[in-house]
Amino acid sequence: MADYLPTAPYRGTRDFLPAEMSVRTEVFERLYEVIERYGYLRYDGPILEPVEIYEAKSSREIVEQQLYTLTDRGDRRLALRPEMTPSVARIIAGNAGKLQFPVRWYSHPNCHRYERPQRGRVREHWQINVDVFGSESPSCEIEIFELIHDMMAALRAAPEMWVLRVSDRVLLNAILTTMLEIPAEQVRDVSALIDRWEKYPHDRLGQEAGELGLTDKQFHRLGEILSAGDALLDELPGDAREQSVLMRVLESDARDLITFDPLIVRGFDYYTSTVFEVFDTSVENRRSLFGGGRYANLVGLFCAAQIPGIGFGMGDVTLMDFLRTHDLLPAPRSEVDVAVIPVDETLAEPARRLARELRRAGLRTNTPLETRKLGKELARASKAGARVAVIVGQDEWTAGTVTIRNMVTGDQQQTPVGAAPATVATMLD
RNA sequence: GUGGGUGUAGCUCAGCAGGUAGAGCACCUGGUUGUGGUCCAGGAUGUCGCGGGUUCGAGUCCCGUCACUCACCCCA
Repeated sequence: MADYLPTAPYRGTRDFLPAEMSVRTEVFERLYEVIERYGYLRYDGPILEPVEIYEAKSSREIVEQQLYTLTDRGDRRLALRPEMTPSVARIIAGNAGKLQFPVRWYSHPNCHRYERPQRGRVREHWQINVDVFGSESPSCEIEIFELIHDMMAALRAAPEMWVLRVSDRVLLNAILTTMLEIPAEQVRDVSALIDRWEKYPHDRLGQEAGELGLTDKQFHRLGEILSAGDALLDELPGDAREQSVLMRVLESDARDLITFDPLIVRGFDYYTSTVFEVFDTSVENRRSLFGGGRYANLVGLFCAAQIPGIGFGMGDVTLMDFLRTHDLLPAPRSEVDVAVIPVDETLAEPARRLARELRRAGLRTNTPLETRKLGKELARASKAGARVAVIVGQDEWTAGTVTIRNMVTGDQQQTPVGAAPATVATMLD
């Protein structure tokens, strides 16, 4: 026997059959609609980028282990984009002269990372990216947080299903360097430890803290600080409070959109101030859904200008897990609303013409490509999701009418051919 | 990269002291030559992941391998 190639998609990638695709499309169209209501415009870019744009600022993990790389025929080192932020920074930098800042942009690229697939993790995912470039105002944070609330509402997610946890690296740095007197060169490693604070048992955290050079006293104090909640904010050094964008948000009426939480760190090196993450609150899916943050100087890789920004990425895999967990997935789309069925071959042409009339009236309509018995075609129409069947029969056609069947109730009526589109449209309302 | 679990029909799975491959769903045909979803009758479909070993005999036991999956790491 011949050795056939596998039909399964490449590990960690997915085929989207029409049923799944329609669900994905429905979910993301709801999100596009909300984002555009805030005045964000959609952009896109190439899936291939020079490796260098990731080496400078993405997380160590991504660059060292997760990048899909290739060399082109001119020996240029390229990567499949693992995330969109460096690309959009490049695009902003290259077009800064003709843009009116602040710029509000969004995109929905597929991104690739060489991962070991598991729940919530694949090698190709589609990630909505929303960014504001060119403003340091806390109004950016507030707008983004409001947008997130509206996006979740558009997905029918109730407020208790998720939580928006926010921190600020300016505050975190102050905590570590001033309150705990940790040397500047260790801030990054200790931050990474805090990132894992909720996942590791206490003794393991203590052990790793020791390995990083923290004294028992420092480790104990760190634990106190991280669990202090909002009370921590009053203890922070004054200059850190002054510099922190997040403090301005917490002093505004937007503070009830978020939960201040110093455990939020995030892995990307380019975040410089506000960082945030949305978590599922259900016990079955207690994980980060998506997140983002503020970067002071990402565009600086590409030009002399200093263009600050803030943004977030929302991946389809974790989002779909969230929606499934809370039973919020929309139903797959049917093929059609109406099937026009001729009872024999001689009526195929009239049926096709009538189908065109129905489409002209805006109705999703099909008509058989092959001749089958009426019963078979009704069964197929039913399976295709048609709620109405228009049966073109010999006697009726001669009399200038067709039979319109309600596929849900089984009721039928005779209607003049010319009135069929209006009649069907009424039934589908 | 590390550790666990699972690979049998299109799908979900059963089969197990080693003895000729099964069920439900889905699919196809007919009952109904112009009426689907219910019902009845019938039908097609498997290198039992792959390779090797033990055995008279392996889906079942052993070894290897691959794939999938979950967790760790990290992250969307």
